[in-house]
Amino acid sequence: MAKKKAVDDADGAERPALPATSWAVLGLLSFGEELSGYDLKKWSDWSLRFFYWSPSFSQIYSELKRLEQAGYATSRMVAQETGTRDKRVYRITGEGMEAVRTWAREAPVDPPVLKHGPMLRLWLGHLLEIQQMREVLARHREFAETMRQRAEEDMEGAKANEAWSYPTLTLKWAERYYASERDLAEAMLADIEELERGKRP
Amino acid sequence: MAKKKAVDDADGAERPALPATSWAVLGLLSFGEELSGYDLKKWSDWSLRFFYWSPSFSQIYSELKRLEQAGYATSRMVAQETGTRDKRVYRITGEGMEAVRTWAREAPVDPPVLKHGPMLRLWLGHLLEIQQMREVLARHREFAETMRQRAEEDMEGAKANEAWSYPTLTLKWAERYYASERDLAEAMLADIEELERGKRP
DNA sequence: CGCTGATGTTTCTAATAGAAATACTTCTAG
DNA sequence: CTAGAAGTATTTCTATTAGAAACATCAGCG
Repeated sequence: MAKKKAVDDADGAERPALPATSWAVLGLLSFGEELSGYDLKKWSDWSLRFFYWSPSFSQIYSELKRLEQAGYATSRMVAQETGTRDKRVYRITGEGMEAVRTWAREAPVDPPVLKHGPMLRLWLGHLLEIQQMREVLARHREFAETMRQRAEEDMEGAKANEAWSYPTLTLKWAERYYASERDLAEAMLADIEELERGKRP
Repeated sequence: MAKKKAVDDADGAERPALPATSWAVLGLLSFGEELSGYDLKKWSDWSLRFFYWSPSFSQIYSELKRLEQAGYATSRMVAQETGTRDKRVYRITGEGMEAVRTWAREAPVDPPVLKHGPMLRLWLGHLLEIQQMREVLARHREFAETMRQRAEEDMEGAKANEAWSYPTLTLKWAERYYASERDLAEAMLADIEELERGKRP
């Protein structure tokens, strides 16, 4: 007998246990639109990118298949008007809606995952010249400011639509988050300069 | 003929291209101590955890093998005093030292990777009750404050040692980072309360 | 007419995460 | 005094995730 991992939710329904990425994809569908894998990639690059992953196509397409298998989404082929390639579009089902809702409400609050390459480099400061540390921090600062601006711009675009009020809030959060990243880089730069002054008085 | 991916560094030496995790492990060894896989796991949980990954044992052990293969580390078996199990300890080689140094100095500054589960949940606010949003944010706030405190404590411990001055700086950064995360959660909570007031005036 | 770029999907490989198995020892509470 | 929990130490297995590349079609542009 093939064992399928499953969890029993508070509402008693047994549902397959899915990884975070599946929920993210299903979450994108939960706004109600009928979307292709390609659309989903674009949407996630657009909004989720600021605080959650940039999924690869391969993952999106395989998640979609899994979601359809699980009965959380249905798909149909769409022949495009102007002769462009046919595509398969997905729509969330009632069951899928119920499943994401349950997940969003009841999943444990896991800590965010952070992999901060620039900090890893600076942590190895004993291998660097001060000039290289400045360089790493300057580039990171620049990156943070760029992301901050984009979050701000995207927020302006999202504000208009009533349905996007929560995404708008998270964009606001992102705008502040990247502002903070920028300032933290600045502060660390100052710390490094001070440390350096202390070494050669 | 087996093709091996390799990169030519600025100094002309051809070195195997390694993933970030390898560099992190080699970075841990670059402080000069002779360490076992188990030790490395503990050290990384201790210091790297605040801004970079918590590696799994399986990864650490396989990275160590790869590093030894590449000539960046050597190992020897150590019989333990009090009858506890023998262990294999690793030490960085001159070549390894040169390789991490080059990596730390010359690798491109990649953007940090963030997967913020709590934000993903709130982004799906249309599926939640306000009470559940408060809950998610409160837990996240708590997590951030705990991490902030730990970073602060660890920094106190690291400050004493001259060799740890750069790790100390990154712990200081981490302390500020988690303070900011905590405050950002607070701010978003306020935003949500305001949004809610606006919905039912 | 060939080039670039956008849409759209699939395939492959490598990297990463995480649990669990194995093995031995020391500490601790009943 | 002893069973069980917790610490040290490593390996194996599986699933998830990342990323490049291949494949395919068409629109617009010079």
